[in-house]
Amino acid sequence: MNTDKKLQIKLVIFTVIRGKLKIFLPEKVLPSTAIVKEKPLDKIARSLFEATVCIPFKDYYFEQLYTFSQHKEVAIVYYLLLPHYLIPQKSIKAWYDGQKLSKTLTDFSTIKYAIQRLQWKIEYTNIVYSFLPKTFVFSQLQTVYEAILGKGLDKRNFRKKMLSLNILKPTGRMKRLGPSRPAEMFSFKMRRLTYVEIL
Amino acid sequence: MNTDKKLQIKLVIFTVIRGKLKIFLPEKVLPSTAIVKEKPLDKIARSLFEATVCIPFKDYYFEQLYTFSQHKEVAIVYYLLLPHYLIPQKSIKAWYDGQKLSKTLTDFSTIKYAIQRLQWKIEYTNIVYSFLPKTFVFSQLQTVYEAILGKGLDKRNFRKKMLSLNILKPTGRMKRLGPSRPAEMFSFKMRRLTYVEIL
DNA sequence: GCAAAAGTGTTAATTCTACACCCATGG
DNA sequence: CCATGGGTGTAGAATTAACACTTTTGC
Repeated sequence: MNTDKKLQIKLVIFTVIRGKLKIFLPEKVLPSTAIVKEKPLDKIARSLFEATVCIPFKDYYFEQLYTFSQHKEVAIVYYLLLPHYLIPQKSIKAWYDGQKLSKTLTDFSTIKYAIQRLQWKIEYTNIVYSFLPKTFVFSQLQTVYEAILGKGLDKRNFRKKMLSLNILKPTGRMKRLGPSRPAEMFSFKMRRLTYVEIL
Repeated sequence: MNTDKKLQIKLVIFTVIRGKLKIFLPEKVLPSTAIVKEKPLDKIARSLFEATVCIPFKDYYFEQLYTFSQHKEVAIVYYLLLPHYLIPQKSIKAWYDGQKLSKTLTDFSTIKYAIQRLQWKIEYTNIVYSFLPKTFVFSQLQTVYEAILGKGLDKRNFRKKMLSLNILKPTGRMKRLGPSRPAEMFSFKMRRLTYVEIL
């Protein structure tokens, strides 16, 4: 007889759309799948991502959140960051506002914890690269931070802080978003997890 | 046929003995046990603690570290903090210096990560209460911090910082450790996880 | 010339760091 | 009176927070 618990993988998938942090909840629950022997957990998580979001996995940031155990089940939860422009239009209704989640959702506390971890992590790493295209302007970057933190930030202090972290590089190219002055485009020096340097 | 992976719990048990951070490695590996259905993971972890350290579990700080997966196994690792004065004398040889671990240990990288998590956590919580008796003097508290961080701290700055965090309360009682001036005894306001207040 | 977003500097408050001497006690 | 660890303050540096106006562009 099998004395093991039922093992599953769940995913909290984040994106930022029009200044709002969004979470992927098809059928109002986090995507999940059973764990199969012989396959590494992160491979299973990637397959689950591709199967539910319907796009190939690339270099989005991706890490284990926590392992929850209830009754006879164990759920190993990962969270993943996705840039909004890759989301298939037909799934757009499955993305829920992270700041307005109903407390009655099955995965409410898991999602809340994932948001908190994300809020911590953007303070001392470059992971927001996963929400942004290769090049972007400061207002786009700031919008991502504000969406995740759920509050507005001072434009001047934000720019100074970001530049001092030494994780961005200017591209020299300019971009216009609206009917206004063009903005300088930046990119991340690294598009993989980098911890902010402490002097 | 069973398609699940083999599930186990592991424990990284910390203590501080004579100014050194120590890890419990009987047989040079982390204590571990198979997971049994119907029992919550934290209960299993407590039983494993009691069975290997041979003392009852109390209010020591205890949290999940990470879930590692290799081959056909999944190990859910917890870490736990224990005050040195509860350690049975006969197990004393099983406690290894955290700053001098052999890189060839089976669980080396797991332990390294646990130390890092512990180092982070003492900066913004009161968890070191788990290493200390109910009342203690400042030099004891500082010794614990220094052991965990692996470096010396300035006595004056340390005291100022700790008092400003508002997690300690003076007891009014004094204590002598050596042939010197008595020291004031303090205790933690809370002996459970408390996050440091941000103003 | 107007609307819209980009870009920029200073000041005050706070926090952090480095650092050295006197105090209370027991023997 | 000596050895031992307890206890204390200050000044400079660095970091953070608050705050408003000018620039560039398209229309």
